Amino acid sequence: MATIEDVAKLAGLSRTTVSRVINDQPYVTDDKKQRIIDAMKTLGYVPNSSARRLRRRCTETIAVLLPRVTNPFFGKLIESLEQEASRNGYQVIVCQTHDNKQKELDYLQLLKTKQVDGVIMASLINDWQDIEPYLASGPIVLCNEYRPANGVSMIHIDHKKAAYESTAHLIHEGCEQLAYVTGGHDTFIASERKAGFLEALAENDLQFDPKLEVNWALDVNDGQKVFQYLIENHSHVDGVFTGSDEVAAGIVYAASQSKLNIPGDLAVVGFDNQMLSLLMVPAITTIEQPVEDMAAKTIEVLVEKMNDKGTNQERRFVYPHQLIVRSSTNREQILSQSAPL
Amino acid sequence: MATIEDVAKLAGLSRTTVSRVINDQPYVTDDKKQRIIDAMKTLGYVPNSSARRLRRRCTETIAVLLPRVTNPFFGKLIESLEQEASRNGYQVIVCQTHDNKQKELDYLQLLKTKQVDGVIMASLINDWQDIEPYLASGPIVLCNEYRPANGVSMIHIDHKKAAYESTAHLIHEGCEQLAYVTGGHDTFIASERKAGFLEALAENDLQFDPKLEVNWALDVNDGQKVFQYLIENHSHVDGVFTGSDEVAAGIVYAASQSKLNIPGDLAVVGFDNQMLSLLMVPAITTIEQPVEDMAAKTIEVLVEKMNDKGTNQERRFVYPHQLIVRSSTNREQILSQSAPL
DNA sequence: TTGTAGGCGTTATCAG
DNA sequence: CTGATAACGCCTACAA
Repeated sequence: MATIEDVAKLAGLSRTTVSRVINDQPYVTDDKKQRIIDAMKTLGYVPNSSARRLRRRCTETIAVLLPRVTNPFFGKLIESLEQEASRNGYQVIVCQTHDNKQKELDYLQLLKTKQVDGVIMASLINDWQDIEPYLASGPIVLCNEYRPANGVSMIHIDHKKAAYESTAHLIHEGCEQLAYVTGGHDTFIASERKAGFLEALAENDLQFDPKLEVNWALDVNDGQKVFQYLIENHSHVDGVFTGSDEVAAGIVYAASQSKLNIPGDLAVVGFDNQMLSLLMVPAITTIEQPVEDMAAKTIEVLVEKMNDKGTNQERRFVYPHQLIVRSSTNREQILSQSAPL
Repeated sequence: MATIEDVAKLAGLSRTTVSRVINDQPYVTDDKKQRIIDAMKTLGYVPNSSARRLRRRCTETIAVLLPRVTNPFFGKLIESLEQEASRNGYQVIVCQTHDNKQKELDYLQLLKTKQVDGVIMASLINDWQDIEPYLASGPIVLCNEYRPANGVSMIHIDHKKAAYESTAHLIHEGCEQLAYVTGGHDTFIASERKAGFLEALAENDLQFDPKLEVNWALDVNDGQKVFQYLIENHSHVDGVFTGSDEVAAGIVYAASQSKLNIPGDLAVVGFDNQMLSLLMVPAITTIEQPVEDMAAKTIEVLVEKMNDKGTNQERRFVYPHQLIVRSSTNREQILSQSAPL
C-alpha cells in the first residue's frame, strides 16, 4: 500500500508538500501540485486514516447509543442522525444497548479510547453518576432521553405534557377507568410520562388503580398479551395509555379477534406516530415527534461541541409534539349512538 | 490524557511490560502486573485506539452499506448484524446509500482508507466493474444482494424462486391479470424476481401486459398511488405482485377506503414478512426471509476473511425462504361463494 | 522475565 | 513557497 512517502519520492518532493496537497492547504505552486496529484493517481495512493487520526487527535466518528434499531422510532432517529452526520463529514457507529446497563457503559468506552469524537445517547438507563465520568473524555449529547444533569445538552419533546394531553383526550372521550402501559425501564422519560398521566387523572377527579399498570410491554406481541390481561382481569377498563404505537397496535389487533370494540369498549392511544398507527383498523391516536428536526439539532449541537472543546454552554431544546387523534379514541360518536340520553 | 509511557513511569517499569499487561500476554510476574494495573487505575489510563490501529493495521470496525435503515427489512438486518459483530468484537458503521450510486462508492472509500477492515454490502446498485477494484483494499461480502461476480462471498435467498412461488400462488388462487410492482432499481435481485414472476406466468399460459408494470413504488404512500393507478387505468387487474410489504400495505389501505374488496377483486402479495403484513386487515401474504441467520452467517464469513487475508475460497450461501399465505390472497373461498358452479 | 529501540503513516513546527 | 524533523501512542523484534 502506497504511503505519503512513496508519493513524495515519485513526485520528487517532500512529504510535507504532499501533505499540503492532500489537505488542500495553500502555498503549493500549481505545477508541483499537479505532479503530486499525478503521482497519487499512478500509485493509487489513499491517506491512511488511522495515522491521520493518531496525528490529528480526532476520528470524525460519532457513536449513537440506542436500545434497538428495529424500534421504528429509533430506526427513524438513526436514519436522520446518520444522514445529518454524513453531511457534516462524520461516520456513525451504531450501538444497540438492548436496554442493558453494562452494554451502555461498554459503548461509552468508545469515547474514552478515542474511537469516537462524541456520543449521542438516545438510550440512557444507567444512573447519571455512572455516566458523568465519561464526559471528561468527550462531549455527550442526549437526544430523546433527558434528565436533570449538568454538562450535557439535551434535545427532546416534553414527554410529561405529551402524556398529559393523551390522557386528557381519553378522559374527554368519556374514559373513566384508565390503564397505564409501558416498557418498564425506569428512565426519566418514563417518570415524566407517568407524571403527566397522573396529573390528567387528578385534574379530572379520577382515581388510578395501580392494578391497571403494566410495565412489561415493549412490542406488538406484548400488546396482545396486555389486552388479554386487561379483559380477563379488569373488564371495567375503558381506556389505555401506552408508550408505544407497537403495543397499541397489539392491543388493537387482539381486540379485532375478540368481541370487544375499539374504541367503543376500549379506547387506546399510542406514541410516536409510526406508520403502523395510521394503517391499523381502527387507526390509532398517537403523539407525533419531529424526529428529523431533533436529529438535525442534535448533530448541530454535537458538532459544535466537538469543535469548541468544551468552552460553550450546555443547551436544551424542547421540541413541540402533536397529538394526532384517530379512530382508536373516537368514542363520542359511538357512545352517543349506543346510549342516547 | 495518560499514555502508556506515563503508566510505565509510575509503575517503575518499561512500556513493553505495560503493553504486555494491556494485551494479556504472558511473561509478567504477578506483582509487577499488579503494580501496572494499579498505575493504570490511578492514572485512569485507557489505550488510545488510533495508535493501536495504526500499529496493528486493523480497525476492528466494519461498514454496512444499505439503502436506508427505516426500511424494516434493512432495519432488522442491521440490528442483527450489529449484534453479531459486537459479539465478535467489531464496531459497525452505518452507511445509508439512499439508492445513490455515488454515495455507495463514497462509503466504499472507507475500505481504501483503512477506516474499516471489511464491508458488507446490502446495497449494490453500481455496476460490478466499479465495485471490484475496492476488493484490493479489503474483503467485501454481499448480504441479500447477489450477482454473478468473482471475489466475493454471498448470503441470500433465491429471489427468483420466491417470486415464482408468490406468483404461482396468485395464479392458483384464480388470478389471471397480474400486475408487477417494484421499486425500480435495476439490481440483480430485481431481475431475478422478474424472471421468477414471468416464469410462473408462462407456465400457466398467461400473458403479461407490460402496462401492468410499475417500477416506482417504494413505500406505503407509493402503494396507495399504485392502487389508484391500477383501478383507474386497468380495472381488469385481479392480482398484484409487490416486492415489499410496505407497498402491499399501501394497496390494502387504499383498497379499504374504496369499494374494492381484497382479495375478492384484487389479491396482493408482499415481501419480507414485516410485522405490518400480519397486522393489516386483511393480513398480507408474503415471503419470509431468515434474516437473523443470514446476518450471523454474513458476519461469520466476513470475520473469517478478515483474519485469513484472502487465502480462503469465496462461498455462497442460499438460505431457504417461506411463502406465508394470509387473507390478502385467499380468493378460493370468496370466489366459490360468489360463483358456485 | 524484562527492557531497548525502531517504526506504523501522518501532520505540525519551524527554519530556510 | 518548500523541506527537515519531531511527534502522535502503541507494538514487537531483538537483546539482555
